[in-house]
Amino acid sequence: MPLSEHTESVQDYLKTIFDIQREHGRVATTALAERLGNSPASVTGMIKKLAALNLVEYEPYQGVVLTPAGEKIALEVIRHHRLIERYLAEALGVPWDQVHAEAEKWEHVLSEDLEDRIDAVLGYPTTDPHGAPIPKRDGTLPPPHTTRLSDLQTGQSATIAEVSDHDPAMLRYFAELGLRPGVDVTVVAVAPFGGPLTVRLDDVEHAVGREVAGYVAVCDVTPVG
Amino acid sequence: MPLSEHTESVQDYLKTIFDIQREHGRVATTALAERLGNSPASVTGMIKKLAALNLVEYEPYQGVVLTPAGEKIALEVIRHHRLIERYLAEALGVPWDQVHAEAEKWEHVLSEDLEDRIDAVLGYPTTDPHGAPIPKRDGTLPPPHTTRLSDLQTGQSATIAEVSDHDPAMLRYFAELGLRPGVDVTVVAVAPFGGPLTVRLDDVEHAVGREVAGYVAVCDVTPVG
DNA sequence: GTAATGATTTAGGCATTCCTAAAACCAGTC
DNA sequence: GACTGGTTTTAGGAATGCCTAAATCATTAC
Ligand SMILES: [Mn+2]
Ligand SMILES: [Mn+2]
Ligand SMILES: [Mn+2]
Ligand SMILES: [Mn+2]
Repeated sequence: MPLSEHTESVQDYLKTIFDIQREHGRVATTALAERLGNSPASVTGMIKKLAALNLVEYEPYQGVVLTPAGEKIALEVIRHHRLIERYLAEALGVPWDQVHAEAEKWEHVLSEDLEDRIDAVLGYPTTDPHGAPIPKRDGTLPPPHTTRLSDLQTGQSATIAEVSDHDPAMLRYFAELGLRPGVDVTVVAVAPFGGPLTVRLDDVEHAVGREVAGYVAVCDVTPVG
Repeated sequence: MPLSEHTESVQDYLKTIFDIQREHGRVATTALAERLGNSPASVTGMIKKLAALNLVEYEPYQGVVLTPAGEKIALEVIRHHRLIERYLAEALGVPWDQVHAEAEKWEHVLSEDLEDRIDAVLGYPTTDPHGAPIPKRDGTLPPPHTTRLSDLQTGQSATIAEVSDHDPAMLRYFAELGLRPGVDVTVVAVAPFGGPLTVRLDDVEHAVGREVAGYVAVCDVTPVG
């Protein structure tokens, strides 16, 4: 059964459940409600529907987990979303803080045929403009990055792997700093008491808050000096 | 008020009313129902809603006409639709018998910003792949072509202006014949009793049914020999 | 162990958009 | 001027997806 057999709402629920499940395992009603901007009561209603469709396993009061069928659809929606983001940025020059909103709508109406054409035109990309991996056609997805910029210690270097794409203002801030996937970063100093990090990007130093640094995933980290 | 203030349904109703109104003036409930694939009863219900929104003028039992506000929205939706068709064909190589279905869905979720980017990338095109004019940003739209291929007499030549885009199978047939907007056509013979026309396209002669020829609009017609 | 607290579900509604069946209307015919 | 066939509207209902308020559950604090 193709994506289009399910409503936009169902698609967004499954996608969001997948996201939360990656980070926190079993997905609680409230967490899902918060992420979707719906009331917990509404989420309970939809969850029951998803369970009836065998897209999630639901234990009342215990949250949900995706079934294989549900995960397959979630990955298809995420593939649409990230391919579209990449296409908008690359082919149409849409700024990276705007691609998310556009993809959020387009992802639900993209045909499989057009998905393939976009994939081919882009040369089969593996990540979206924010560094998030694009699921392959068969539903394969590499494991998420575990290290965040805020985890690094003074003197460590790393490569920016992925930045959170949900807050356009934060993305504009990252762009100003030159903080993009693929760019090398060095931690020059870490202020105590949860204070800011001083990082070097492109030979320029910037102070960034600890919380913001938690929204940046890194890879290829050098050992502690 | 931007497009997005109205539901997909409302957008499709207005677009369809505009189309029918161009051909037949005042739009009857049944005509609208048929075009949309809804029951007449449903159409009556929606019509009342559109009237309450001041998007159509509604006279019970007498059908509807778009108000200026309704026409403005219709033209915006049609602009989206045709720009998208053109973009899909030109930038992504989607065959011309498939662009309509894809555009039908995408048209409702296209932002004004992306609309502008697509317009610019294409070099501000004036027609879609089927020859239909693309409304300008300000809502300007040239008058429809009045002469159809089936109106021509033996010996007359003309240029293909526009073909109907609602039947993918017919579009594939046109493509086979080389019958595309911009191509010159000459009527070699017209069979009597509503029979077929023999036309020359690209120096090749084809017999086409009278009805099918009615789905082809032409311009630059030569005087009768 | 009980009591408070926060999370979750249930109950009852609302808006949207569609449907079928039945009633009402309109126009052209006799 | 009544009949009649087709058109249109009204009546009543279903599915989807959301809401608030109230009840219930589970857990943590004492
Ligand atoms: Mn979405
Ligand atoms: Mn992204
Ligand atoms: Mn549409
Ligand atoms: Mn077209």
